[in-house]
Amino acid sequence: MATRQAPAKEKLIGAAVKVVREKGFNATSVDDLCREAGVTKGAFFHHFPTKVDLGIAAAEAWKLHANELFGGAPFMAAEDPLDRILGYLEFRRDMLDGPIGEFTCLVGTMVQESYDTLPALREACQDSIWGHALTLVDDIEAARVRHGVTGDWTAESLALHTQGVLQGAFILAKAADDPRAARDTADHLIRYVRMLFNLAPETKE
Amino acid sequence: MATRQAPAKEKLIGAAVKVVREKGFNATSVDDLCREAGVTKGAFFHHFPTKVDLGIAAAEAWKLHANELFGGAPFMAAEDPLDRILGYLEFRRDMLDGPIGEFTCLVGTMVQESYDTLPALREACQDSIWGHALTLVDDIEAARVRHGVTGDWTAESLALHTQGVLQGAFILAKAADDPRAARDTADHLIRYVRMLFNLAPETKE
DNA sequence: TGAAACATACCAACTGGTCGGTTTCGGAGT
DNA sequence: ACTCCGAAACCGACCAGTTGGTATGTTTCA
Repeated sequence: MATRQAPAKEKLIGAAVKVVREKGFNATSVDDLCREAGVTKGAFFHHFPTKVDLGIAAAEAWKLHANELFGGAPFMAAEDPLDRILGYLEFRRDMLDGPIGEFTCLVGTMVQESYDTLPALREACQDSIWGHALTLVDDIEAARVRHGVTGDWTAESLALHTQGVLQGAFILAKAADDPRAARDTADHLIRYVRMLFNLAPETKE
Repeated sequence: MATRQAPAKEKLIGAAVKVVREKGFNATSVDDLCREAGVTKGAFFHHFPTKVDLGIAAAEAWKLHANELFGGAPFMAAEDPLDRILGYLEFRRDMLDGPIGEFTCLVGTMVQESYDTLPALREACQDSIWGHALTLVDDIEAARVRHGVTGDWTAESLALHTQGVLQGAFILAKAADDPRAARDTADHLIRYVRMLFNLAPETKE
């Protein structure tokens, strides 16, 4: 059933994810991408009509990758939806470590450069961010019911807020060339969600 | 004392602030900047050795601009430091309106593209973000004392958190090509700060 | 009058993208 | 099993436009 995917296409998408996260979309040339993927320019333009089209494909791959990574993580096995949400946020906080280019967000980077000039890429980035954020909505709703929490906010806005805070954390990490401020910001986010659900502050080990 | 500044230099900095916010640093060419500023290339390279140096100058100008704008805003006259903080955050939330290129952050945009490739620009962006964030620290400390609030967080981390959330809000606005999600995120931030200081949720009019 | 401010023509390197070609490969016919 | 075929995959030389930056001026002004 699954038609055997040509390797060059996948290698180019992988190269885009890696290099664009480091250098940004505009600063990454087609030659850079071909070199990183070990592929020629002919192969590039056989699979993608333009460089932007590779960016769009990378944004789609990024969404699939994220939903797979987090959807299959251990914390998702928790019975209480609130534990799944907090597990997700703690997982994301703990990821903020090591080389900056390895934990930051491809589509957050790309959308900064493209929102006004490359509408198709902007839309792909929105789809990627929203597509991941919305996977949290059901658990937030369920947690609200289970814990009897109301408040003047929607589950969707809280889901997007978590993504926004993480995007902001990436910027702080990039600016400082150090992930500490990013982790502090994630801690504030976790503290906020706990307070929304009337939980005591996270205990430190 | 103030040596009469040559207009070309200022015009170029102004042009950089405007165009880079729209198109990003890398996608903005020297010719773009000269055209926008109404200045020739000769003038450009007379005042700035390289394009990156203009970016750095723009980052510095941006910090001054921000601290002037917010430091002189009406909410700063409030007597209670907590009111000044909340006034600041509400002001920033209310700014999230109109064309996206007019409320987003220059240095947040630039640092995404430069953190790994242009260390001098990255540092200027950090200085700009941190330099603004730190103007909030004294009020946060004072509010903590005044309202008897402790908790497992530092004033500096909360100040940086506010900037991080705003940076994330800009990304959401750019991705959606719409500021609504950004305002929702700012509302969550305000709700968080109010909860930290044991205030009731913001009343809507 | 001398230095700083500004202008214009120019350049080598690089940009995204094209184009004519060769190689690879799954299946159809025998 | 073997050949053959057409399409898809892949190659690399090439191109016109743009890039950041330079060289050589002329103008402005204290």
